[in-house]
Amino acid sequence: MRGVRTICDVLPDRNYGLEAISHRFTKQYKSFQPRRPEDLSATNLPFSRRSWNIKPEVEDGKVAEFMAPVGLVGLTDVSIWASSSPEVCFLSLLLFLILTITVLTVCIKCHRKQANQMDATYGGQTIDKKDTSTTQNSFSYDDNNQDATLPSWRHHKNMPESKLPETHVATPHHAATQPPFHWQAARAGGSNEIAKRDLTIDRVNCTITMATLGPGDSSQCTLSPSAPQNCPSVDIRPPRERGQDRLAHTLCFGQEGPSGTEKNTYRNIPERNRQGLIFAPQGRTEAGWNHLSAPQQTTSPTMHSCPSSATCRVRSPGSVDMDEIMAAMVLTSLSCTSVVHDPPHSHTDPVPGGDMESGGGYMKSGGGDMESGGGDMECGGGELSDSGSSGYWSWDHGNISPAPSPSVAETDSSPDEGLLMELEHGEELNHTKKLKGGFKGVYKCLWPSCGKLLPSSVGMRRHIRVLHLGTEHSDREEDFYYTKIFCEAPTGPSPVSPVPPVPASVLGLPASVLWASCGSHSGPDRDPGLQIPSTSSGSSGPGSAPGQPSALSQSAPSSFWQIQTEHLYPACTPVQVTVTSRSPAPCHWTPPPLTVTSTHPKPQIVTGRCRSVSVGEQWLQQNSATNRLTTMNAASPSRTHCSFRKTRSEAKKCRKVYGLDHKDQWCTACRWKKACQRFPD
DNA sequence: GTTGCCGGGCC
DNA sequence: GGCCCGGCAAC
Ligand SMILES: [Zn+2]
Repeated sequence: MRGVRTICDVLPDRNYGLEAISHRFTKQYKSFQPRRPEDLSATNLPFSRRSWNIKPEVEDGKVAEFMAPVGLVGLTDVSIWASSSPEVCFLSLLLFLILTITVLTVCIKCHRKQANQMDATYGGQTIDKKDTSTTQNSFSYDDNNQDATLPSWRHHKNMPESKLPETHVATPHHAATQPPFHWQAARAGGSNEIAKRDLTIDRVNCTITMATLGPGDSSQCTLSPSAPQNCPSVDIRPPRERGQDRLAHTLCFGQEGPSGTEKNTYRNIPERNRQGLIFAPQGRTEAGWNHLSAPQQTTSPTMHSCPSSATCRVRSPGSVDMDEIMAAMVLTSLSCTSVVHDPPHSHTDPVPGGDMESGGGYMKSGGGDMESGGGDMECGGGELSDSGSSGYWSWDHGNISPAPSPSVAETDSSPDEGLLMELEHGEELNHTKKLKGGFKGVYKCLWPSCGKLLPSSVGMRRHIRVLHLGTEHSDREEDFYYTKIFCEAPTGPSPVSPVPPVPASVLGLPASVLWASCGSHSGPDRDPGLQIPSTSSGSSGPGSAPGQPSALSQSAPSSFWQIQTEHLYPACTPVQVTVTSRSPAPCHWTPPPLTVTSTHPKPQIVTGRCRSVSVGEQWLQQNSATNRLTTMNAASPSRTHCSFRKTRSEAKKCRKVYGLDHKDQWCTACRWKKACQRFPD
């Protein structure tokens, strides 16, 4: 009241009377002392989403409280203006506005400063400064109201994530859950309220906003007892008022029940949008949002540290739009991710609903759907074996792969499955066409010592991510670790095929088995893909029984494989693997650690395996590799000869180096007339 | 013819 | 497995 006289002296009309002003001030100021515990009780809180008409009263109180230090409290009582002449009213109003703006400017500066501090502290956690600037009045109002609304971030903080509060809408349903508030009702003055509402429309709006948002919202203006000193505006209140915030917090907890039970679904956004009160809670209580945000913040850190800045949470429409845009972007991103990873049917699902946990679970489950439906063809079926005796093929090379991916019987897969999942790339679309037109494509993992084959890029990506990259996030890195392999299945005399297909009778294999690999046979239980020998999978290597030739031995007759290195692992070079028919018995393919057989006249063997000590083993290894190459390049359909003689190396061998006279100095291989081990190619 | 080495056989 | 050799193809 110290400033009342001074201010009133400025007034042109002294009819106000200091007494009246003082009286009103005293009255209002006292009435706006909800600092007593009973005033802050759950039922006495000023904000009721149930009845907005009390907001101006509260606002009135707040303004009075706010203006009390400068003695303009009396001006805030519209009843004065009602009883005065219009000029007085106008001037009073003008003066009031000026003063209010002045004070608010100071306060805004304070808030901005605070916001900057918050940004610096929390890495730019959104304190929408635009809000503070666009609605200054509301700002002051909010600033003062944070005492009364003292809400609830603690309450939310303690809430389980699944019950994180959501933006509240002042719906009758929600209001019905709120206890009646008597505090404002006792002070409500009808016309006064109306005039006040008109006078401070922004504040009213803000009041509505806040009331709409309700204490259940984590973005509600909060007063953190931990750092009340951060905002000077708090100090405007009488010192005795301070320190009760904690009590207020405690008292506010009890009424927040409904907020926690409200579903946090993205579908609610439109509803809030109609209210024009949407805002993005700092804590991203939206299901999807919170799922996306790296740290799950149930409570915004800014709200912890600055109570006044928390009032800035009430977003202006612009910021609301931004939030909406952000939400849309986030969801779009999610949707795009789903396009890549989810089966098509997941696209038809609406935006994930439910609480945050369920939202996250949805996404994860979506991945699982992708996994199962996407045709991750890795089948626990163990080692592949063609040999004509077993028609069971597996995409899994039997490598480690403790992959938890659900095994799907490859017989259940149809080309369409892969088709649907590969809509991502147009080339894959073409691939699909090719697939129907006689092309079979599989995706080969280029990760060292893997070589897994999957019929779909999606499954392959996931395979690489999970098993190799060790991450669930698709950062496209996995694209570099797999390649697509086309298998052109000759439906007739193919010019590409180096040799005409061998009749099934020759190999003693059922035609279906023979042709299974390239899909020219379109049996219902036929595997759409073809097993390419793993470049390093040792499981299907030397240990294979003669009657159970390893990977390549299952090669279909005259199938031409082209490995497209669209995503080429650095260790690999574009290769063409020509698989021709061969006699099943004599040739056993031993998968090398890293062997790429090209059509180049000089096949290059890149081996990462250390040579064994034994010379014989050396030769055996080499021999096996050679046999492998021979097998892979076997050209003769007749079983008389399946060898492949590569071009002679330019390097001198032991024979030439030491001469026949020093045959004892030759390497064992040379002495045995085998490939030289001492001077390998 | 020489060289490299695959395939096969023998022990 | 060790050893040897016939035979083929590249040179
Ligand atoms: Zn040698």
